[in-house]
Amino acid sequence: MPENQELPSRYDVKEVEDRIYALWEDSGYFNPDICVEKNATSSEAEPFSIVLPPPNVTGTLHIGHAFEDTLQDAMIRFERMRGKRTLWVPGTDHAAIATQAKVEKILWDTEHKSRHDLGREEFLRRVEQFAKESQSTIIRQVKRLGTSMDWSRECYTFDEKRNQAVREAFKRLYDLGLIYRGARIVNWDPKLQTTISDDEIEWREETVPLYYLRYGPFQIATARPETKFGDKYVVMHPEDKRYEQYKHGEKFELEWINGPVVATVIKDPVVDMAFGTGVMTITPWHDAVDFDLSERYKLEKEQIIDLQGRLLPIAGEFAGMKIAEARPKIVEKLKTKGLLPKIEEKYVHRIAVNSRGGGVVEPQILEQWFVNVNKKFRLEHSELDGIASGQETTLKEILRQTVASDQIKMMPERFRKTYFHWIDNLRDWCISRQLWFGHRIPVWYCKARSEERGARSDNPIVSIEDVSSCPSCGGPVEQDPDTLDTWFSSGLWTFTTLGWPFLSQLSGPDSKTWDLKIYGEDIFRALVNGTKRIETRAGKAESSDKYWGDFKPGDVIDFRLADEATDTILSPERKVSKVVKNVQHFPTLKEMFAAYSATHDYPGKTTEQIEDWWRKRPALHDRIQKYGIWVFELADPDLAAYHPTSLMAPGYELIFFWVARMILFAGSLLGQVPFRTVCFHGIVRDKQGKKFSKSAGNGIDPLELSDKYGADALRMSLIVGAAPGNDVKFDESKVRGYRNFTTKIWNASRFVLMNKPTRTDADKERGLTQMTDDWQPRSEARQARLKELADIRQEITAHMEKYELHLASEKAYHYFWHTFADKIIEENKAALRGDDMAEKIEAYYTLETILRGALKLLHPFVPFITEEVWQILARNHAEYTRNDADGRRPMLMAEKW
RNA sequence: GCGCGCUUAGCUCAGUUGGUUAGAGCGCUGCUUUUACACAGCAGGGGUCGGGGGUUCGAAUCCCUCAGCGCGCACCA
Repeated sequence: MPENQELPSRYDVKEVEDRIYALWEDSGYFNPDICVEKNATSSEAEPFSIVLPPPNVTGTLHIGHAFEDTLQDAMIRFERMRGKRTLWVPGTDHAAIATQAKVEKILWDTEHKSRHDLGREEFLRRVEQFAKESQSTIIRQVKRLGTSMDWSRECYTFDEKRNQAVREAFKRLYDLGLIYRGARIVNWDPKLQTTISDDEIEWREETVPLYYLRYGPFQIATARPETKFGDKYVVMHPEDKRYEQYKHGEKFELEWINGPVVATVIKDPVVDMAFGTGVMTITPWHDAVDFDLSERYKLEKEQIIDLQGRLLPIAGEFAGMKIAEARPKIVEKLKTKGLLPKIEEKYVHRIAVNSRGGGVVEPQILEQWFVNVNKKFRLEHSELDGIASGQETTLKEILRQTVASDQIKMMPERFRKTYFHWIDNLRDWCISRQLWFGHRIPVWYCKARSEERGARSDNPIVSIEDVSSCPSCGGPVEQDPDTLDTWFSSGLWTFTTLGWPFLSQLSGPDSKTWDLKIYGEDIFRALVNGTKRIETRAGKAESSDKYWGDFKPGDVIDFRLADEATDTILSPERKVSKVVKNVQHFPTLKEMFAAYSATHDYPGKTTEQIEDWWRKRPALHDRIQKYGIWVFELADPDLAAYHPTSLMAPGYELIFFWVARMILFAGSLLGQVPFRTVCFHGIVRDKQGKKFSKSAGNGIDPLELSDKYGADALRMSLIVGAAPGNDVKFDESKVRGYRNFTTKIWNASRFVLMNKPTRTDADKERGLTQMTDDWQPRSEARQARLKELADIRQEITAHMEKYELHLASEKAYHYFWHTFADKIIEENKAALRGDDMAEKIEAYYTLETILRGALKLLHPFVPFITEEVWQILARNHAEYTRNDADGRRPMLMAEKW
């Protein structure tokens, strides 16, 4: 076999990238457990984890995803190479409302049917089918970019485990009093027939006439006369001199649209004295501000518009009409009645539109489920800075404190301000949706009781498990028909992907529960010995190791009896893996006592002492009587190891949807932050600065670009110069530019390889043999070049640590092209062509050493080509090549940075 | 209305805590087809860093102010 193997002169992007990705997947290195197994990562290594903000199953991969994935992949690859235990969890999002709307549209377009024509069950089957197809497309696309996600841990926001988690979360928050059912004003979309959250509203400006109506002695302004039928409160500022003579609570009669009404004067500072006449009437049923006001003064509320957007009987002759139809007619009537003294034609008004492709939002008072963001509750376990375990807090406080304390770092920092401002304006979050597709609300109602009271809102049965009959009367029940806001499950994403709750994994009749029994024994023994320490046991190593993650046989762990509902077990790193659920029947303490006191020795204790110990703990007796079983809900080892995650990298438009909700749930349910750093990226825009979208027709397919120029080139073009949080203008010429760069990498590497000197036996005898890892050139100039590489590595490392990928990538780029290729190669050409074998070898080794170093620095950004070159180097240069345990060559992706 | 961001080479954008001749990609000009690479090399042109004021030995960078553009939030009926 020849000592040199040249690289082919042409770099076949598609062939190489597909082959290399398969090689990576095959190696298992995407999975940190396998990295540890194969010795690429130390089992003691610090973890670094990212949970992918999952793409919607509604669509295909777009350039924004490519951007986001590239940033994360670069970080993951960097940290993996640095030796961290690196986990990147992939997944997809069911995106309830968006997906349902999409499938409904397809259904209408292709079969001219509505979802009601199919029925709930069949419709949901169609949605799932659509989601599944879309999912596999997205995954294929994501892989094409070279993302090093651990596919063995792939999740879906609507799979069974996530459903378990959603139920669990709902129940726990309900039990804490943080979820309640109530009649409050919500955003109702008459088109999609569902509520939506405040954050899903898109405001559109409209120029409409502003009508001044005569309301008794006052003039009031409105852009929506159709809502005014029921107005019986007239509000003004308490300090408004113009209306001094009117007193709060004063009543008077006036002629109104459909006849005389009695109005009451309300004085409140919400009124802007400078606007219009400084007087307004209110419509509490269809306006959030008016609703708040009427709550404050306990005013009557009346519905004017129904859920289909039609006027109700209160509108008299206009009843049954749609708003658009009724408005001109109402205006006409007002005119003829002389109640319309003035019209201001050009008034800029903003209407609320459902941003998920819905209709014009009409606020309505409806009975819905809400998350109370202001209610105080006890946070049992807290790892949050500034909130102690057992302390009272609120969800808002958790949202604020975790970021204010810098426990969560935001990049760029300016988003903190946006975030805090959002918190200040945050109202209770309506989480129920009248959609079919989504996590079903885990609440049941007793049918008999509902009928008796004419409403099902009272006495909800909130349960993690399905409920088949009423626990009190045994009669039939019905499940709440609503589904949960998709952002509810999103908020649980960071930790449910890592294995919360453990409960669902324990219920099966398999060996997992056996471990617990063993631990129960140990716990018992510890209790008897009056210690909090438990030594885990050998003999159950395989399985206990698996489910306890950090715990190894012989590890000492802390155990604490907290209260009847919670026992806590701390791992050696003091990560909590805790808690309690009725899962597995345990022998009672008493039985254990009987069974084990005879056979096990409790050092330093006699049987009498143990019996005495037992007698002295009546509380424990109670507890055993009461429960009779011992149950542990254990944290998944992934959760203990990888949560809080290290980094979250969403687009800044998701700050409220993903980021805030994740903080809220991880804080309240785990007492942890969901991530340590959130690094926002901008939106990828086209040359004109427009967002890429299918409807705008400027769509650009990242896969097409990858096929044409290589995923490496695409990645590079997205990452260089894209400062965190800033939008990127993107066009193909940029990709072409970085394709040229990959060609440069290829050619420079080729040059190095084709100049490997062929040593004769005589050369070897003269000591001109093989280089080693600590090889150093004698030439000072070459030593300086190696030093320079080390310096660059340090600079790039520093940038990466600060998530300044745009700077790191540019530096690596510049170094490779303009230092290595342009200068260093040129400097060494003469030596390579000369006759001095020693000089030749030194020149070559210098180049190869620097090439290897540079490939490492580039690998996070252009993983394919660097890996390909590395593989060829390894194939030909045995002196550098170590093999894995299984005899395979190591990969650049798992090399030491 | 409140808040945030942007304004740097013809175009798109970097510029980390203020510190030597302000950088990159694309584009432009000239030369070069020299056995890694024309998807290239070498050489070059091009910026009073939006305007004005201030702090400083020193400002693209910090402060004030003005202008243009963009975005987020908000209870102006």
